[in-house]
Amino acid sequence: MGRSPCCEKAHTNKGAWTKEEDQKLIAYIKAHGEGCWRSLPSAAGLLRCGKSCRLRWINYLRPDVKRGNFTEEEDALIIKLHGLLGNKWSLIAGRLPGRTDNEIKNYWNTHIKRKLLSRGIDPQTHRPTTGAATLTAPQRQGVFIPITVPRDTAVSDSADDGRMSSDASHDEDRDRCLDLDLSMSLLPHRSPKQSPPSESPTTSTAAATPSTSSYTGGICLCCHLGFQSCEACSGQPIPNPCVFRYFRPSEERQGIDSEACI
DNA sequence: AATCGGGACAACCGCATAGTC
DNA sequence: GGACTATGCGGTTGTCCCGAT
Repeated sequence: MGRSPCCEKAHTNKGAWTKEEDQKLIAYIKAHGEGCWRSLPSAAGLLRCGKSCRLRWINYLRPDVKRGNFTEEEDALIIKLHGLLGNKWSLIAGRLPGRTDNEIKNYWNTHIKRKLLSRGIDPQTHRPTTGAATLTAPQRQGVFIPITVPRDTAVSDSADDGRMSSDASHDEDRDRCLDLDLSMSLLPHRSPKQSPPSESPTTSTAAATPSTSSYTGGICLCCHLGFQSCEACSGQPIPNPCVFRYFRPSEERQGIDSEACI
């Protein structure tokens, strides 16, 4: 099991990053780009492990990281995506340009959890804690999102990795979703030809460009959620409106050409 | 003014997985 | 095919800040 050797190195700093360390990291990545985190610390003159550098860059130093409060739209999107994906923070972050998984995770744990609880919604199951009869108007309008996953196409494949599928509570989640009628697929949303030049690591990550071979149409999840300028479909309605498409950005990076239904 | 408690957030840790040899 | 390495992800912890007492 791959415990990074770099993390076992003695003489590595821990704790908060100093301005000097930040500057070194920024300067190095500006000059050499991202990648090879293992060798980066020594090359950049940092007494940190590669993991630590990567985290610092991704969560804090990257120029396209959006700082500041979450908007109501972001709030709603996070809640909806969490209802669909569970604690898949990186996937959720992929739909919120400029936001990092760590940031969203923290925001969820500190703000949204409480917000949902105060509305009588269980943040893990997205179900009313005291039964459906107590559903409030906001819940009916979208905070509480029922999801249907057909048994044969359920979350399992891509969106649900081994860890999740081995989780008993998740099986329960899946079961509770079966009375709903929302099928979503992890599909390419833009053919490679249409893919815009990537202006930044984050945006290029968010705009996945996997193969389109199996793409048959549907509605982009972002559009369904109310985003007008979705990269996935450029706001264009997609034929076959009974299907909602969710595009997982990480597929591009990993070269996965799969279509998975959520 | 001091201190206590809770919230917010940055960072770390352990594990999973993909890639390489 | 197996061992090893690098990277990514999610959970957890540590620390700082701010408001209440």
